[in-house]
Amino acid sequence: MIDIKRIRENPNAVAERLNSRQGKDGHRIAELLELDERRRKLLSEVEDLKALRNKASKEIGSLMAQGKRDEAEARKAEVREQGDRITVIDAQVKEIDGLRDEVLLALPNLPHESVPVGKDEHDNPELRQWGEKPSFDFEPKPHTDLCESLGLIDFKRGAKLSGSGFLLYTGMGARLERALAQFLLDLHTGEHGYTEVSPPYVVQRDCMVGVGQFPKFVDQAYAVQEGLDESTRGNLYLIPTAEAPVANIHREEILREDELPKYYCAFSPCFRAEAGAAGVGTRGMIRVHQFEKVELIKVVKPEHGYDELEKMTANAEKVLQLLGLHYRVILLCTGDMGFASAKTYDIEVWAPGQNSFLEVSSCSNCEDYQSRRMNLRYKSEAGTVFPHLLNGSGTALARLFVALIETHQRADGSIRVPEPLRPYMKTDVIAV
RNA sequence: GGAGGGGUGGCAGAGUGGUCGAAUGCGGCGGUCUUGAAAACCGCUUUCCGGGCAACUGGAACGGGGGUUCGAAUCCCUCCCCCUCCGCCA
Repeated sequence: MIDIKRIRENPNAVAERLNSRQGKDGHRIAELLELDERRRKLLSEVEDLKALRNKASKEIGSLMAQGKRDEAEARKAEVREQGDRITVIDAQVKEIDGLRDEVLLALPNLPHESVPVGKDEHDNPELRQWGEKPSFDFEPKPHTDLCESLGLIDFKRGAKLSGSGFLLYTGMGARLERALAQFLLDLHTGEHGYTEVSPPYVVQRDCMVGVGQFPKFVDQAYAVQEGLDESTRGNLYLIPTAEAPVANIHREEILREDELPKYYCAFSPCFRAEAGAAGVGTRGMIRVHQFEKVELIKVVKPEHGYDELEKMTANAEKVLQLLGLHYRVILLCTGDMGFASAKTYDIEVWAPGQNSFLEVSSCSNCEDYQSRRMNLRYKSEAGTVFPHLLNGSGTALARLFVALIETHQRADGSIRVPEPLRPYMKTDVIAV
């Protein structure tokens, strides 16, 4: 969340920055300032009363010790009235705290100054491309055809089992998915210095709030419940990304400065309800309710946040380079950024069968927005500091799968397995 | 799921209604001593929120929440987590 002190000090600048985002939440700043002022006024009043009460209580204590019962009783009656007022004001402060936090948690992060102001995805500048669109001397097939003919995915039965948007990988398809996961984990742990973690696939509400998924995007999550006991529903949620558990690993902790930076890398399935997205580009495996992903997470000092973002993006790009896939890197404008992010690069891979680019990675620096939400800090000479939290896909597997088979398909309908994947696939070709 | 035990500062571990934010030990930081180091000795060593330019000052926090009381780490209720034993199970 945004630091309330920052809002206090620069309300207009914050409001303006908020208004550059799609939510246009700038108008809520005035509301926040008003709550903040009321809160502080009540606080100083109630704290003065508490100071008096603390003093009186000590006096009563010593009167009792001296055996002056009557005096003590008289004093008690006096203080009791004050106590009632304290109870009332405490309740008011608590209520205002609740209102304030509600607003604060509903506000997205402020875009970094290097992020261009824009309305939507059409305003995202393209930063670079790598490689070239592959050329074919035949009509490249879409992945749906390839999956069907090579028996990689059984779309029909996937839908039979779990409904539309769920995939049943079969044979070499299942192996390719597993090979990709292992290749990515080995790359990031072996070459890029990340520590592998294998997190729970369900998390508590607090974790979802911590990364900024909740409260705003509850409708995008799958809530689980124990059997038919509805009272347990919403205690746990299926993770929409490994970011939810992994970024929260150190929530509520104070780390030592020399523990930073921390690099984590996690493979996990991701579950997304995709409410409201039905029918929009849902064919095949491009938008599904469950997909696998290798996620990268960094906890770093604020002064390194943006260097680390560049490095993380390069780590994700490396994946596509090694697999020989053409891609481009895009900088998201203010109007297209994710809720918690201050700056985001999207990496889009070319999918010849779709004749379009597919987003396979989104690398973001959330600055201290998430660390504040989860109360993650580290101790430095200067005091306790909220670190920057970064997350990036390294990468999503379903779409990588699509780009891979569409790019490396051959005229005879087979797929060439790129060199780095061969040890995992134990073959250099996927054929009928 | 059943029975019992327990959650206190970085760690260990006292404290069962009144200067307890918390004894003591370990660890850590600074100092004395020493050519240097060790040992010994002395001091310091949590976090959050207000007020103040600041020195400083007020409040809050002993797993979470609620209650009793002038006053709660201490008493009561409730939830969570951990440990031991039994049952069940991958």
